[in-house]
Amino acid sequence: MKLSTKGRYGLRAMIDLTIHGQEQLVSIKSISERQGISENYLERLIALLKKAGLVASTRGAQGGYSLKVPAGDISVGDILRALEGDLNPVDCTLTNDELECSAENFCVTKFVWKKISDSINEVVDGITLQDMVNEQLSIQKNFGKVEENDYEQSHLSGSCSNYTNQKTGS
Amino acid sequence: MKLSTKGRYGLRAMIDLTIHGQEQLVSIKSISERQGISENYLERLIALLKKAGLVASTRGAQGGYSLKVPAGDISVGDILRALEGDLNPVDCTLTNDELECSAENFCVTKFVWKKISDSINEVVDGITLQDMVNEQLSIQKNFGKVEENDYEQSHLSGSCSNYTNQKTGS
DNA sequence: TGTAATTCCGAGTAATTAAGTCGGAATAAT
DNA sequence: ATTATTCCGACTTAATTACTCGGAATTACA
Repeated sequence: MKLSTKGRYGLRAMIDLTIHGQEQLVSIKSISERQGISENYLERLIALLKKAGLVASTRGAQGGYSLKVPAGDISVGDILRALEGDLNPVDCTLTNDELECSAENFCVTKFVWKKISDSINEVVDGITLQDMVNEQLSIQKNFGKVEENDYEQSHLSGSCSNYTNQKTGS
Repeated sequence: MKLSTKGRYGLRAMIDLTIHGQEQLVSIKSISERQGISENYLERLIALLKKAGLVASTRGAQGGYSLKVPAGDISVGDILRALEGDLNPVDCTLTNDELECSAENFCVTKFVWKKISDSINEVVDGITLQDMVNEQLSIQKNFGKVEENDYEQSHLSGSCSNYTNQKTGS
């Protein structure tokens, strides 16, 4: 019951792309450097995001990526589903897994899986990429903007907990 | 972002154990036969449930398992967590993953992961094993009780959809 | 026109996790 | 004793995840 690196990296990449793509195209290389994700792998993730219609690309020198849709119109759910596939805890289409649907426990667990996926989707569809970016920028402001490409200096270990309970509405 | 077979099989096993364990101990063999899960594998799952204090065991001939706690006091969350570990979509303890917590996107995705796990836990902790059993029994009643150990006859393919939207409260 | 910077794409590999098996010891009822 | 059962550790196999690699296509810019 874990999200893979696709979802985690990909969401970060999208936030990065939004922040740095206001005026220019953003190259995979630059995201890779800022986020510490391998170029090759990132390339694959962005391909998925492109296929889902969330980002646009321009090839060639000075090329790169941009959002295809305003950040306010992209939900975290759109991003995660593009990368991870559906967010259902079980693949249960009500027609496939014959045995699990036997009379002895006829479908009864499916109600649970359905409720779980509904609640997950509700959460992730209630947060837009723009929300994430706003939150990000406000955090950066509170701590003072730091040099890019400098993880060591900028990492404030443990301070996350200051924020954990602060923001409950997006 | 999928539950493993542990969670799926294990929840079914617990429902089975509750239904068939009212008066006698229930052996792995009998659950295995009713549920179509390999004995060996089931054994491992039940070991996890036992370790979590949800079931009790008696060894030897005529031995077997029983609930250690009333079904109304066991939540689906208790069962799933015993089998799957925590239900958080990412392992993020706010202190481990240094790079993902870099200043460039300081913790901001963590809010999302937290919301997701909160909502999952809320769902699964809001349903008790007894709820599942009641639902199960009422479905069986609607269709007429079927012979045990008889998947072929009893399987009503596709009929799940009749119920999907019916039950919204547990 | 050539060169460098980029996306694009298919194939491949390595590492990890999930899923399940096996053999036999311990225990208890009959 | 015998049989039915849980218990336990080691093992195997299958599937998925997490990448890597090589090179083709495209475009800006000198």
